[in-house]
Amino acid sequence: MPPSSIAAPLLAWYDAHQRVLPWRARHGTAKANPYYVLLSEFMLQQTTVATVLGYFPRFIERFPDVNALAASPLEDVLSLWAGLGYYARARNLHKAAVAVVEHHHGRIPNTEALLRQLPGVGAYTAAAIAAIAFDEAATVVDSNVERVMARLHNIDTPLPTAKKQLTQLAATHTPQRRPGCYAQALMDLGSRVCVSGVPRCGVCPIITSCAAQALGTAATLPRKKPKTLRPTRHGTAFVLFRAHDDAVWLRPRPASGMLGGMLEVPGTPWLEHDTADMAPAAYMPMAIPFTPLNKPVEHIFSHFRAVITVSTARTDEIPPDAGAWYALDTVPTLALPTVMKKILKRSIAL
DNA sequence: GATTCGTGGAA
DNA sequence: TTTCCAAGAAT
Repeated sequence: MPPSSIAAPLLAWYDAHQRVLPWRARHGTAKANPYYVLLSEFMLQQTTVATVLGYFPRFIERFPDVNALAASPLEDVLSLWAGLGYYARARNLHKAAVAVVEHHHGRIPNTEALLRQLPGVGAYTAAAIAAIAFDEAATVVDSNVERVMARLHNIDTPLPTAKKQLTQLAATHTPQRRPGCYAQALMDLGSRVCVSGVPRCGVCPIITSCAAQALGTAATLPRKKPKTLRPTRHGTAFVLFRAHDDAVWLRPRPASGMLGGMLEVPGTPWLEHDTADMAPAAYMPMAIPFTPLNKPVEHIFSHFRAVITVSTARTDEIPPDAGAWYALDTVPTLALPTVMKKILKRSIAL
């Protein structure tokens, strides 16, 4: 059976079962808004559709087009991105918008090669935007496609080693007709039918082409190299409330690196050893005592677990620290990562 | 090729 | 509870 034989049944399945999503073109001939496609693809990097659905509408309301996004301060973008994670995506999204305005007359580049040059746009995202927004016959390879190809061709090589081979296989299936719908169909299939773990082969539209199904290996594929386990880092956060109005002291993090450009509660560095007994004086030298909370805040990041001891104080003294006072009722609108919101919430629940 | 980048939901 | 995972990119 020729490779191209999966395109027709996949497209038919997609026409019948595709999800309605705010960044997608409506069923039929209407084209997707390239800016919506670009924005959604940035958000969907390593993030579920369900999560993105809570952020995308607010973004297009605040930044209706790429010009609005480019013209806005990065801080506004980070504020709307807060809680979505992987904040380099937000910084790159803003850079990409500026590049589109400055170098492409405010129009999203319409080829995979040009898209690939934008900040934050890698091989997958360039192919996805080219295919979905401009119907270029680009081959998208995300983790869904990797899984579908590994099963379709019964590829036993563990990821990420198998990535190049899976990409080559995927390219052999990409059709010239409706490549945008095909790309989304393949990813929809991976996320709803050919799911990780035990796949739903009973409702798969391309089951007759699947080598792993025939061999009974589908549930074991794709294989992956084992991951290194997550270490624990310890730190202390100092939550300062202004005595007369309960405003809280926050400071900006460095523009790059982890949580780059976001706001934070001041505190110690996060180290591999316990810092619960470290004197606040070294990091927050003030003439008032801090009250440590009983239970630390725990938070799981992508590559380590943080255990943060929280210490609070009330004062009208100006802290000897970069930063500013923020009214508590503005916290939901600030560029605060989830761990910092957790720390504040714990401090207030006294 | 290996690491660094968040978060929330499901298994 | 712990682990895995999700429309990955940059270094």
